[in-house]
Amino acid sequence: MANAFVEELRWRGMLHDIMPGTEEQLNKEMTTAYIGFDPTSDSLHIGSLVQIILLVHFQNAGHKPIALVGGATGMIGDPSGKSDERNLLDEATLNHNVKGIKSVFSRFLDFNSKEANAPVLVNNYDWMKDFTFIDFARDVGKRITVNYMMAKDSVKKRLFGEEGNVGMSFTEFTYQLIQGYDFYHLYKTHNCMLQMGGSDQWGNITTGTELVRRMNVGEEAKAFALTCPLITKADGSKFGKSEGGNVWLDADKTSVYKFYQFWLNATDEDAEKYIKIFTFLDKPTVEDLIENHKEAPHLRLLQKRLAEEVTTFVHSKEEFENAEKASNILFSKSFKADIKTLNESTFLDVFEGVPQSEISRADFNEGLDMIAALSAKTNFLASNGEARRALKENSVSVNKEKVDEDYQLTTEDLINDAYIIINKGKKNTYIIKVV
RNA sequence: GGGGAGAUACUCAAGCGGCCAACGAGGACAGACUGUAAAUCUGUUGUUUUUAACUUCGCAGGUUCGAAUCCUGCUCUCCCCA
Repeated sequence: MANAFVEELRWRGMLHDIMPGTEEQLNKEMTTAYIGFDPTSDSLHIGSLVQIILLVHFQNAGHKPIALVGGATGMIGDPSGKSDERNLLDEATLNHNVKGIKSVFSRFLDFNSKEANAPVLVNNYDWMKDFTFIDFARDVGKRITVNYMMAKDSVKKRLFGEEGNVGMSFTEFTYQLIQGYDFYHLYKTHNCMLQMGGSDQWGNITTGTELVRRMNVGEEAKAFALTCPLITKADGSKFGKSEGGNVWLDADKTSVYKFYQFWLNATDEDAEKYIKIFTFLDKPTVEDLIENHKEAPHLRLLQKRLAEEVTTFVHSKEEFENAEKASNILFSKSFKADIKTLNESTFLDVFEGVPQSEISRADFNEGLDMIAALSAKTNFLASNGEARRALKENSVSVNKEKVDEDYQLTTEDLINDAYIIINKGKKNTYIIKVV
């Protein structure tokens, strides 16, 4: 089974670069590999989902994955892919973030497993915190030349980039050495021979393999590298954004409904790519789906399956079902009839992820105009001006019926005698609850 | 240490005394078309009690009837020379 890993990545389009000898090593024996995650926030968004899935594939192929949280590297700032110097986070924030990220991981990897290839979770702060600068300079800095470090794209871009010389602090320059040392440390303590990551990490990873080799003078040290492509969208815009915000793996930050909608809205071209990367469906199933989708694109089978698989993987079967049900109702042509089939508790379950706001019955009975309903009383939109604009643009509906600025909400509009569904455009839904 | 350039709305980027809530581009949002797709076309994109007023162009003062535009000080960034 072990040999399946690289082959699996290959057909899924998840293989960008691989160091010679890596595949042979993986075929030979159970191997340990790690991926690092930056604690720049207290949760992870779907950009990191690729790396998580990479670890899961790795484990499924019989190998041992290590998830590394960068408590130390997070204090430095990775220059890769950044055109500006990063702002440093303070220690309290970092600790908080590390905790949040750890809890996300444990949803996907079972760190308590007793299997031989059970996943491991480490924090590089644990071994970096007592490393003095002098020791680091002697033991690590001596092994790698500045010339070598300067040759990395991430560094070159900052020093001689097209946008002029933006400059780079010594701190960020050091980053690749610290990450390289992580690799060496895991090699020593966990016999970890492979580092994986996004293709923007290739430079950092190879500094690591180089360092592992040079730190082990006189013995044959084996260190390998493997990267997957950065996820892009067909139109070139940035992957993983929705309504201006990131799509998070945490229901508190991105509701399951929105998460589900994000995948459902993928373009045909993107959906074909994503279903290979973000789901664990096997090759025949995926090919079948793509085939069927091409025959009847309007049914959106591909997007539906993609959204189902990813939502179930990241959240749960139940939460997926609720999100799907909410979507079906909100986008249904027979909205009025469908909505009535729900009793109150189902209603609340199904629409849990939809932004809601409460309003007192007294206020409601006095009459509620649309400006108040959209902004003044509910804050769905940022300002009254925005509400007025939306109404002028003919983009607001109450219970799926378009309304204009003069519309007044009455008890006629209440669903289950308590709820009103307001839409701005097709895809932004809000629920007002009258209490 | 010396010399130079610069800081404008989400981003890039004009404007250099009144016609500036600020050209333009991108992004974002919406409308039409559709398949909750793409492409295309159109509109919107500081706040408010919207034919008007108010707050905004790094920060703080000043000149002027009037400043994003002029002056002074401060903070920050980049470049070049030592």
